[in-house]
Amino acid sequence: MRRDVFQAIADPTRRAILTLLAVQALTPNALAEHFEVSRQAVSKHIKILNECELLEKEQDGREIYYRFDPLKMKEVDDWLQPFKQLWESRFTQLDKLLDKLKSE
Amino acid sequence: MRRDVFQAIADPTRRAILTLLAVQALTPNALAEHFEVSRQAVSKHIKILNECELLEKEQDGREIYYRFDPLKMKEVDDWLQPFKQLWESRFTQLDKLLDKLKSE
DNA sequence: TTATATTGCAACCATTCAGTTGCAAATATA
DNA sequence: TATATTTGCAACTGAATGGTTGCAATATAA
Repeated sequence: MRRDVFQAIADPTRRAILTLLAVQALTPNALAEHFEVSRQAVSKHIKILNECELLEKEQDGREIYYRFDPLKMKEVDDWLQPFKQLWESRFTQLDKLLDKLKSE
Repeated sequence: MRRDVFQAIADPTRRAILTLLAVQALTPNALAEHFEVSRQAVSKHIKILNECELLEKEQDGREIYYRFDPLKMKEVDDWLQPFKQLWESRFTQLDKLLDKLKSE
């Protein structure tokens, strides 16, 4: 079973969960109220995100608050860096312009 | 069938393909030589990446050169931005320090 | 103590996914 | 023309995925 950050953020529901938990810590029940799917489905997403170390737990009695932990997410950004240079580079845009002119 | 950039980069082989094609354009055959899996498996990855508009095609006789197109990849970076603030923020680190002190 | 609320785990199901093999179409070469 | 190369499509397979329901464990409230 693959369990890395890239696989974690591939699912749109999990991305929404991360967005919510980045704003504020929530319990699984509170979190599930934001979605159409069942509490258990949300709970399974939490489990996956937790195994990827994208969440922090904080137990408070029988309630458990989960919050977003940004550290692992940085791996995605690190991987993205070399590609980022390509879309930010003016040379790339120039290359595209030249390609366009060449094909006309 | 979901077909977005996040799902595209979830697979490690596809990430490797993108890295190779960001350096230079390659034909499916040439690309497949870099991997253990079959040419058809690589070809299916190419198909998916192409449908996500992460690749550009350039036909040259019976050969087809694929290269990386950075535009769509920016969507990942855009989604990442708000989270990036969290791991870059000094305030977050300060918060963590305060939490740590509070729990000791 | 008894009842209720919160959470996680297990079993099951339908669908998707990544891989394979085989084949057809199109282009290049002998 | 006949043969070889490059590519993409279709069919199939086993594993992973996202969802469900039911239940057990723990903590709070009556």
